[in-house]
Amino acid sequence: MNLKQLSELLELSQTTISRALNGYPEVSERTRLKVLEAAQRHGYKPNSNARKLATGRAGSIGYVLPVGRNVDLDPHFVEFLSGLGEHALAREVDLSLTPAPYEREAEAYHRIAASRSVDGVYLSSMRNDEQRISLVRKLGIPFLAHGRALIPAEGYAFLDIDNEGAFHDATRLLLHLGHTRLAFINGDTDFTFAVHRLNGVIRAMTAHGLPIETLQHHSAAMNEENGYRLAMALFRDTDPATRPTGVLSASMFTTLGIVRAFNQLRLRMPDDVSIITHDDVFPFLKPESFTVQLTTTRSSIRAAGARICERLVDIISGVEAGAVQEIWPVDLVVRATTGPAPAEGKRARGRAAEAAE
Amino acid sequence: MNLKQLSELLELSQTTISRALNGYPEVSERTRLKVLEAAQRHGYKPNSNARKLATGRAGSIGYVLPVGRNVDLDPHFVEFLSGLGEHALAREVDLSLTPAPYEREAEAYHRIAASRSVDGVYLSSMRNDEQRISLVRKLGIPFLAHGRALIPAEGYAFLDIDNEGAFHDATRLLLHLGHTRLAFINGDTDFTFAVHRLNGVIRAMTAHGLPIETLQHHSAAMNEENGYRLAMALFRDTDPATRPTGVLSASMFTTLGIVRAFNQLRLRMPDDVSIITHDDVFPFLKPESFTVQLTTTRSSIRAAGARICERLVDIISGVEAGAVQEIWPVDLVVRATTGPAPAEGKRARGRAAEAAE
DNA sequence: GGACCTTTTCAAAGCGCTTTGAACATTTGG
DNA sequence: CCAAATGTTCAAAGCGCTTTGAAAAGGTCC
Repeated sequence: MNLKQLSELLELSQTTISRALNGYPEVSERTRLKVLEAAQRHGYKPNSNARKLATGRAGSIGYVLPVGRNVDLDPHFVEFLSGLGEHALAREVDLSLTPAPYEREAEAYHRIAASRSVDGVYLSSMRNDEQRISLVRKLGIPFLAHGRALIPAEGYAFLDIDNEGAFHDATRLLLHLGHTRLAFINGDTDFTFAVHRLNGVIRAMTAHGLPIETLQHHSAAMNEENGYRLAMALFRDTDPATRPTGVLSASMFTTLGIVRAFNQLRLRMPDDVSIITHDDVFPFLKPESFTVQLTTTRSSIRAAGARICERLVDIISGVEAGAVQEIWPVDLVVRATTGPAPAEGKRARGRAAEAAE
Repeated sequence: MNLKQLSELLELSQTTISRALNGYPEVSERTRLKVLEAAQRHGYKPNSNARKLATGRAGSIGYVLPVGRNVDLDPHFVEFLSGLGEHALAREVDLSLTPAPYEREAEAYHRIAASRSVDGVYLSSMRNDEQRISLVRKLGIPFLAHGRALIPAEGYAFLDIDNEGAFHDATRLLLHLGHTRLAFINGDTDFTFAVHRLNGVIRAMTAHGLPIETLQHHSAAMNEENGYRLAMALFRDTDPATRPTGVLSASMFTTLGIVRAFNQLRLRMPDDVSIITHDDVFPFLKPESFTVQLTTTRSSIRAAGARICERLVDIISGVEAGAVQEIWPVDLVVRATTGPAPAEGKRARGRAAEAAE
């Protein structure tokens, strides 16, 4: 059933039917009702491709999905997607994923732009050497960034969380608790969020008069394996009098590995070591789901997804103008993995001896 | 730059250019090269909506994304998506996600069918009371199911793993190791995969002459929390002489929780309890990433995603005909969490006393 | 009742592509 | 050298919708 058939059936012009269906005012209520009822009854739905061609609007938002050997979509993405999807539903837009390997990303954006398959895109996982912003701008694709480039002055719209503030506050808490030897198991510092977090740590240490050279900083993809590996490296062979007593961790998955290392080394939280983890609020892995409940910096990545969708739709429709830069504060939620730094005396040595066996 | 402009530029008809670009034979090599070069140089890409309208093909595959309060996309989905994306790239198709709450799922498929926005869909998370197969068939949307309904005789194409065989084999291993009190922390038995798995467990027990009433079976969404909760319920207050010694777990996330419970209860793997987990091969959470490396039934959900995409594209293009039903075998990978059932004597009691303190 | 608005409907022209059927150009075979 | 066969290009007709500009219908007022 297409428009023409319906129009013949109703003995009305295609124009009138189109207008009735799309809520234009220049059609009488009586005919509108008649049309609506007939469309419903015959299950008429406009062909989306024809409509897209005629209007130039695609009714969907796009994302270039990184794929390939070295790229793993991680669970962060699925949570983000959930939020996005929820809002997309409300706004009746679809989400179109264009897979592309990292090296051919630019090509994917070119294709998107030329083919008009989506109305706008969102960018995420912003990198230090971010190319995409100027690219999509050049291509004239409306966009919204999740996260931001290192130099935020460039004047584009984004949504980000206050990574710098979050890790500043977390670090300050550790410092106030008397920790003076800190380790930071960070995400990949090719991404700006990791750089911002490091900046936050450094700012807090500097403000506290602690030389930043004392920070043990490691950068790697946020997963269990790396958490375990780096925690083992940091704690296995290290003199208990000099090893870190406070750890900052970039994600729940990283912490999963760190905790495994701690268990293996018989280090106890928070007696031997305190840890603060960033929590993106996964429904499938919660900070309460650890034997010692995790102290976290918390920000729902799902909520960010919903908001991104909302704003991107607004940007596309022109409701949101200019380069709105939205930065969400991050909660610091104190649970059980943070405590006073262990005393340097007998106790620490005792534990160390135990761990060595 | 559109086709008309390009044709004027080259002083060729739109027909010729279209054919040159789409690789039709009735165009001379010389003109084809000329056209290709000019298209490249001016960055011409056909408008995808116009092409879709003209051909009736959408160049994308669809998925109805479940959203809403009670629905969480879980990490399984993101891995599946990675695989799908990889193959989608190779075949140059996009992936279109239509969000819909569970109650309005049917409506979403109707919209997809009427609007012709995708060429085919895949269905996943098949339920016992599966409605979608007959629906999409009625609507005439080409489809491929990931998983299968309870009665597989209905004659539709699917890809599934041998859940029944996997859990049969896992159970048989436990039985051969002397375990006689088994627990199965299953996924939600509203889904068929969980039913198939339960069938596998039952078949193995029956074959071994163990009454199935002795199986402690629990069904819940596969996450850390439920794993922990159910393991605590199973093991906390139970007489060590009667509590389970062998556990089957539906996912890595479930096992994360089970292991937490075991740690808390001071139960040791495999001395006090053996456990076999289904592993979907997540790059971010591996069976080796447990203090005691997990024995697993293994099947890559990512590979399934890639294969689904491949076959769906074939189905759409007519290369794959008929109702091909593909079932993948599942590996049983023995690592360190499986061992002989503990003897009923002194040792088990000793441990129990310890756990009780 | 006719002039003048306002409301409602319509025919037709796109949107940018693919594809059909015909025309023109070039080879080939006898 | 001409007819047939083959190779190459083209004009025009869709695909199914939206939207413009004009026409028809219905009200209002003096």
